[in-house]
Amino acid sequence: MEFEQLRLKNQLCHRLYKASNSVVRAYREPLAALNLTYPQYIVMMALWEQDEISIAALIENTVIDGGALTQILKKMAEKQLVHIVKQQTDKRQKLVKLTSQGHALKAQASDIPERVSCKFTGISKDQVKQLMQLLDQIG
Amino acid sequence: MEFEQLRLKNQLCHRLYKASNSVVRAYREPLAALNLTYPQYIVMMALWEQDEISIAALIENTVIDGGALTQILKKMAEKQLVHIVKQQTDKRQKLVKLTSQGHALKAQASDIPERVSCKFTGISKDQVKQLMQLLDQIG
DNA sequence: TGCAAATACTTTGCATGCAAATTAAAATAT
DNA sequence: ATATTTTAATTTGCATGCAAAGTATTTGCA
Repeated sequence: MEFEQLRLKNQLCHRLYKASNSVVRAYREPLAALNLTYPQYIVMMALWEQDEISIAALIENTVIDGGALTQILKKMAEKQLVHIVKQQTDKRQKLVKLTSQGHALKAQASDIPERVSCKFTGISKDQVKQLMQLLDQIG
Repeated sequence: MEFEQLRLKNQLCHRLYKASNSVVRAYREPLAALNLTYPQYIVMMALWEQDEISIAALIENTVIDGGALTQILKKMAEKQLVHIVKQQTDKRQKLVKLTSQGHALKAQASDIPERVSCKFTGISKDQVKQLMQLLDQIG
């Protein structure tokens, strides 16, 4: 029984697991300075792009699990980064809106992508572009 | 203020986040049939390749967090997949050994890689190979 | 030899990821 | 018009990922 297909070094999934954890870890320090966790940062990026959107839209854009997002937004609201308000036209929906503090954080976060990418010297800009295209195919 | 670098579509991290979660999700169903979670499966693959290794070695090979691994191994021991025994030569160390059931599971898992890869039709074998090389550069 | 420093793990606390059950409100069908 | 179904979120339970603190052991060094 060889089962070459079960060797760790042949698993795409394990590489993704490692790379994803590694990159999130790289964000931890710069994000901690802004009192943000990684998923919270993802939500902030989504809101900086498009503010006052429904939770469903946020789920769509961030691909964060709905149940998890509820908790994440609760904490973000406690930190005064966002307001959550009931939609009047459809009371099932809620709108997520950045507070002024939430907006202001954008400028402070602006150098984070560069600071993080500096930690990954083993890969060129072109290769990152290539990598992103391939990852999009997995979606 | 544009901050093009903060747009979600320009983030490698978000693609990794999405791809990694997506792939792990794809394993959920086939692994549930074996009563394994994804990290437990990673540990099993590591042990199928090299049995009777220390926890430190397992951490090295799987890149799973030590604290998490302790819990994972505890559950795997409860399921009779592994035995954890103290090393006599160095009592700080513990050896992880597959049980016969743990060994037997390998054959049942042998078709999982193929079944999972079938779910990802948007990417070719060559592209997967390319992707794995690029991911290794992030490590 | 004796003790500080390094190792190998475990434990704890917090923040998700995810499936499944639940709740509230709106859309549909009969 | 009312019951059924669908939709939008929340809640719950389980399993990590990770930092930080804690526990044994073993090493290394004065």
